[in-house]
Amino acid sequence: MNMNVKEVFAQAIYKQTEISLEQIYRLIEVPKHPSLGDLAFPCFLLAKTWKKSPASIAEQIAQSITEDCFSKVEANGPYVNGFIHRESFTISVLNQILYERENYGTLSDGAGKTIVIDFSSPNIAKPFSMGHLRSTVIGNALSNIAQKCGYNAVKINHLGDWGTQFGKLMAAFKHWGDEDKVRKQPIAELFTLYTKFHEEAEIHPQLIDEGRQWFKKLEDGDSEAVYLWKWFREESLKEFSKIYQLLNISFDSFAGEAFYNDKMGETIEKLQGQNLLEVSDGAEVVDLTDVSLPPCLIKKSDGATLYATRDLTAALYRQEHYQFSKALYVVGHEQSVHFQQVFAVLEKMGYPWAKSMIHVPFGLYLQNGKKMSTRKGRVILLENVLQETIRLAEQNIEQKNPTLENKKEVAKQVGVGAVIFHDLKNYRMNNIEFSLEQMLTFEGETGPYVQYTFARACSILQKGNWNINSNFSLKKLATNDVVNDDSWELIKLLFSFSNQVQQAFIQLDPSIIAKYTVDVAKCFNKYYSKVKILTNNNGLQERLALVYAVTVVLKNGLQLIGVDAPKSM
RNA sequence: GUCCCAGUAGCUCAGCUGGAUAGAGCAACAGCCUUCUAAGCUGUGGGUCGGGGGUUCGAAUCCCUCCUGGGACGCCA
Repeated sequence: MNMNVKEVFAQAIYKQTEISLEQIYRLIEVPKHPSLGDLAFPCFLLAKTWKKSPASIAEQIAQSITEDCFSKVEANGPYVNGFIHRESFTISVLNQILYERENYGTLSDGAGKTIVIDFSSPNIAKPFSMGHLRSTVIGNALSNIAQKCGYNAVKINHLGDWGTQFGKLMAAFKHWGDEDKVRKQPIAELFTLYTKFHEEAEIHPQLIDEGRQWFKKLEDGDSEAVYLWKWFREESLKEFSKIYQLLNISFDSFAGEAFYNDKMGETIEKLQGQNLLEVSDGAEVVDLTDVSLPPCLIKKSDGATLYATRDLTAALYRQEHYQFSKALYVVGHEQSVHFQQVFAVLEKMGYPWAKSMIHVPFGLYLQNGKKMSTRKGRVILLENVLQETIRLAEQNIEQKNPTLENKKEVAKQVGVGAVIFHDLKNYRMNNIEFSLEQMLTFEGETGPYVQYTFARACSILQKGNWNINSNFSLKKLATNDVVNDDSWELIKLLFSFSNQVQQAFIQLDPSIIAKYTVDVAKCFNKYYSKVKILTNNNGLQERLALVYAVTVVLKNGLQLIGVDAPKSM
């Protein structure tokens, strides 16, 4: 059967009316209550031209729709309600999932196109905080989603390994640093120095100048400065890679800010060549008043470069190397102006691809309603949070499933999954008030809930001797257990997976997928509580096929948002 | 002061390209394990969708305005 029943519905209505197919398509909705059918078309719009009541129009249209993928089409007040033929649709959906498995939901929208995604990008010598978690998990999820949409996704970790902060750190190290301490606990010690610097600088403002001088030395290739920089960077990377391993996130490139050092001259020359640079208070800037933005600082009055200079250079480099059709920057909302400036400068330089640069902003983690600040040492370390959630997962396993084989691995998957899911489940622009208590919740709309549902389903498949590798396909359904109201909602949900993927990509919002997995889990748990899957031999294979389809979709969905799906827990 | 984001149940949020009685989860209370993993399921209570205007047959959803909270506004990133 034609699985695009919405298309069939729209076509049927199109034959009856003068309005365009696209408009009909837009008007078609899903009724609020399942009892009202699966698809609905409101007739208000036609009332004017037809000079009839919406209700009588609905009546007329309903009668004319006789396509056999609908078991019933009826008018309900001003709406035409379509009821999809459940059995044939169910068989089609299940067979497709059984056949496509891990490829189910894959799209080809992005075939042949490259998308570069700039995310995570922690600052060297600073601890990996909860703040970085957001960029990291959102960026990773978007990469997965883009890939599912057929794009070639290039994951770039634009490390914060250059900038005045290093000057500050060097100044601090020269004043109060202890080499042995740094070797023992690199990030913790460097961070202490960094925090001390800012405290001292409030009393002795000349420290700020000192920091700037050290950074200038670094840019000029001073050997001591370069030595310190290399050392700080190396130690930091070691610790970051532990976190990325735990989160199971990898990158295609670690070309950070320092990577563009020797390439910035060219950028500045280009800007000069196009007469875009002007001097303002000793600094060189690109004026952006014509697009209502503050000027973009390219060069400081001491000649050193800035954030924007590096981002411009990186953009040029990436376009040249990857020929991206889209470039995403998964960076906090507070940097919106910066990206508007960078994109505006690229536009002024005449690059047509400037329009395919997209800043993907997100809300911040707040602490007591305020932004966390690394400068003031007010941070929560991701590592500590993960330790807590993993420990709780361990406790849960000990209590609920003490005979589980690979306890440690599962605890890790659940603990980490809880943190990732908690971060991704809400609309990304929302601020998140940090609450360890909430991260440690494993019930309700949480990662562990979805994982648990998956594990439960897997357990049934195992007990039912479901053979994943068989080429089983459904022809017809023998019992009503796979076409009752609960399973029907489940089938429709499973069917909508690729739509959800597409939406998540269009809106660049992984929360769409996270919410979707919860919906599937909820729906399955409801079915599970009502229908005994294994106890009756009649229709067993059909019910197992449905359960298997659920595991496929849950696994694919979780994979997109970067959450593991343990088979038992 | 200017600009950006948000404001929906006690709490955390969904719904927002306009449509049928505004939905979940948590917390509270009440049920459900001799039967497929109770990290589950079922039920009860709980809402002037921040306020006020406007557009429309119809507004939580679009427009205007005000209020509240968060963030950003030149040599940090």
